[in-house]
Amino acid sequence: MKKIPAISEAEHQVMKVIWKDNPVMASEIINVLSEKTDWKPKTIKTLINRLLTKGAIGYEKSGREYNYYPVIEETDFVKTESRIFLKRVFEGATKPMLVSMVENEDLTLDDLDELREYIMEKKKGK
Amino acid sequence: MKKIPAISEAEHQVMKVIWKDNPVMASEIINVLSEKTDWKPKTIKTLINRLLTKGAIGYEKSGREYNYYPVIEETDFVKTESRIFLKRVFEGATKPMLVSMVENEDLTLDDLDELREYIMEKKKGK
DNA sequence: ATAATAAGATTATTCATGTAATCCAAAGTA
DNA sequence: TACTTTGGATTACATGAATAATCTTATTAT
Repeated sequence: MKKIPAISEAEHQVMKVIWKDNPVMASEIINVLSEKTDWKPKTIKTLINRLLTKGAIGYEKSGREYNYYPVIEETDFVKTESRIFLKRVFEGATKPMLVSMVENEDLTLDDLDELREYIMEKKKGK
Repeated sequence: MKKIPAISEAEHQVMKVIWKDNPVMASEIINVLSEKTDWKPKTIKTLINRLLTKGAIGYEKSGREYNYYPVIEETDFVKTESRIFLKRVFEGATKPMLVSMVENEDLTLDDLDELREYIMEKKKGK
C-alpha cells in the first residue's frame, strides 16, 4: 500500500470528489463542492494544489485544463485513518473499539444479524 | 453529556494521564509523560494550561502546587471521537465501518467469538 | 538573610490548515 | 485587434497546535 500522506479535512472533501469522478477537471470539482460547502472556487483550487504537492493526486493535461486523478486509493486512506483512530482512542485494541461502537451507535436488528453472519464467515477462514 | 471541546493529540496524552491518576499534580504528569515522549517539562505545562483554558480539566490548590482533575469524562470523549471518525471516514455508516474493521484488523478466533456473543446479547435487547 | 530552585503564568516560534486574493497567460468575444 | 474571462500558479493572512523559553514569585537550602 502506497504511503498515505497527511490529508486535512478540507482536502479530504476534495479527495472524495476525485475518487468518485475519476478523472475530473477542476471546474467539475468546484461545481460539486460548491453545492456542499460555501467555499470559494479559489479555496478549492488551493486544496487541489496542496493535494498535488503532497502527491495524493496527479493530473493529465486536456487542452488547457487538467484532468485530476487520485494517486492514493480510497481503501488505503480508510485503512490508514482507521488505524490512526484505533491507536489514538483505543490504544490499538480492536475488540474494545468494536464493542464500544456496537454499544454506542445505533444498529438495527438486521444490522446486528448481518454483522453476526459476517463474523461467522470470518471465523471459518481462521 | 458535557460538551467536549476540541482536544489536540498532544493534549489527549495529558488527558489520559489525568483520567488515570485523578487527581494528579503537574510534576506527576511530567514524570509519566517524560517516559513516553521526549517532551520537555515546559511543553507539558503548556498542554496542561491549554486544557485548563478549554475547560477540559480543573484544579484544586494543594500547598503551592495544583491538583488537576478531569472535567470531561473519558467515555464521553471516546464517544465523541468515535462519532467524528465515523462521520468523517464512513459518512456515519456504522455497519460498513464495523465490517471494514473486522476485515482489516487482526482479531483472534477468540475475539471473533466473544464479539459474536456480544452481538447475540445485544440482539436480545432489541 | 540571601541564593538557588521550582511552580505556575506569560510570551515566542514554527508549521499546518482554512480561507482566500492577486498575478499571469491563453482563449474566446466584441 | 483589444478586452474580458478563466485556468492555473503564486502569495497572503489568521488561527490552532507543537514545542518551548522566559518571567515572576514563593519556597527551600546554606
